[in-house]
Amino acid sequence: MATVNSSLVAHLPLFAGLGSEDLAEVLREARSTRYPKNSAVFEQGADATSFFLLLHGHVRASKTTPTGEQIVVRYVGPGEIFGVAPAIGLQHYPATATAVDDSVVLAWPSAAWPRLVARFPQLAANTLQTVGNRLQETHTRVIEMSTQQVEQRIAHALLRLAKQSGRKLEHGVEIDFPISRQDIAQMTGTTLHTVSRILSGWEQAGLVEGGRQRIVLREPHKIFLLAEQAAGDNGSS
Amino acid sequence: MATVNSSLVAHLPLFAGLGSEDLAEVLREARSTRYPKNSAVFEQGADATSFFLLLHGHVRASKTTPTGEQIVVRYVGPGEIFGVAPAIGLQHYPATATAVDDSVVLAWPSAAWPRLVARFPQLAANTLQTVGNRLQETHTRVIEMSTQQVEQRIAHALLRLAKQSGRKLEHGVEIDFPISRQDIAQMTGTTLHTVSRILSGWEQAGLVEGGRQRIVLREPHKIFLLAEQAAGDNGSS
DNA sequence: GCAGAAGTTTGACCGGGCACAACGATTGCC
DNA sequence: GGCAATCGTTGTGCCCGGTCAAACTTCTGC
Repeated sequence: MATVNSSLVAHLPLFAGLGSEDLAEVLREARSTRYPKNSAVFEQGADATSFFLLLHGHVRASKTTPTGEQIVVRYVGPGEIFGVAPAIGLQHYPATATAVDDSVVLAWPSAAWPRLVARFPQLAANTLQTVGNRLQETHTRVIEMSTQQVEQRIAHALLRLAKQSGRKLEHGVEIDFPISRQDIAQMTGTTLHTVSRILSGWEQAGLVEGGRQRIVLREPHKIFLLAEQAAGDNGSS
Repeated sequence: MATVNSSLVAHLPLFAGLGSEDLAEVLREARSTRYPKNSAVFEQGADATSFFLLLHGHVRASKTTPTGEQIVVRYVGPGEIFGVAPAIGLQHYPATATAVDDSVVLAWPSAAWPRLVARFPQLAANTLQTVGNRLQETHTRVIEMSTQQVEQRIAHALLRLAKQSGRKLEHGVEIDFPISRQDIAQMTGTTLHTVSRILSGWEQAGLVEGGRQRIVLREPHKIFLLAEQAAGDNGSS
């Protein structure tokens, strides 16, 4: 573990409103750890011993139901907090966090949370904003699942991933971490099979370019139009 | 508007950890208002001028999509906060709040939030817990919509409503505010027609007892079994 | 008490997407 | 470099649940 360079994280929303002295004090309680690709940061149901800030890489948060189905809750990008169970009063992590790329995280012990909040109330307010935003996003997802066709949900999911973690290429935008059709199915509430079919269709139409655990959006704008199309509307008016 | 009796709200999660002096100071900034049945507390998209605590009655939070579909985000019961947009940094309410029964709410002006949080950091921590719990609930809802059949989703929704706002009768539990099939459809991501069909089936089996905007769960345990059944499992093993 | 509105029920139809299944492609391991 | 495991593609049949349509029931206001 090394001391984290304050300047790298000072601009993050989590630390908004904190002075550099304060920030240093907060960082002093954290340890950074490296998680290799495909390793678990924590498992669903385990004691919530820490909360985290992702410095580098990508982490997938997923939940498994009692009957064995899995769904992807979200992909966490650099600069985002995750595993905030301690802050919202949970004893156990409600989901599993897996590094999908080699990743580096900062971890604070759970016991530090009450102390930090007492000393720097801004931390609670900032975390509240983040959690509130995620609640909004999740509501959006519920709405999509209630009212949209599978094709539109996949379009939305890809656009969100591209926006959050897209890498610009000469001929499109690439999702810059490994993601399988199965993962997309678990994000959009459908099956691997349907995702595969739809992406194949899009590939033939030149909208995307696929590959194993790899997706490039060649025509983001056309995908956006697909996403906004009302169900049953074929767009040719 | 009258001064609120502190003892009535002192036990609420929102005020956990506050002394009675503190509580009085917080309450001094709020005004209570009565909203008759079917009136709107605020509309989706409107300026977020206040945040609220429900003292009495029931409020439905719903969202309308650009294409006109509506979904019910949640039902708010007495003692719960709602319309917390100001606390999570939103300028506008992301949903519409409608009193489904004659209701009484406490409202704080948005501008009071930063001041209150600075003075009583516990408020932010408490709100964070509430919002975090709602995020968990919403994730659960996403999982249900991804993995369960309509019948099971309706069963879960009714059980949740009964738990949150059930009134015990001699022969079952009644949801103690007016709720239509349409509302249930909008909570579970299905159509009014399907809800009606399923409830009719349950009524014939003696599981529930219906009526206009009224539902009594006569056999909560059997409904629970339905809810937990895996898709395709007919329960007769 | 009556008219209109709002909410509910039921039937017929049918299409999207899931289950099942088999094959093809890529990767990592030894 | 060969092999096994994983990941992805594609085809077929079927059923859940959505759409369309229409009648019925319960409430509300005059």
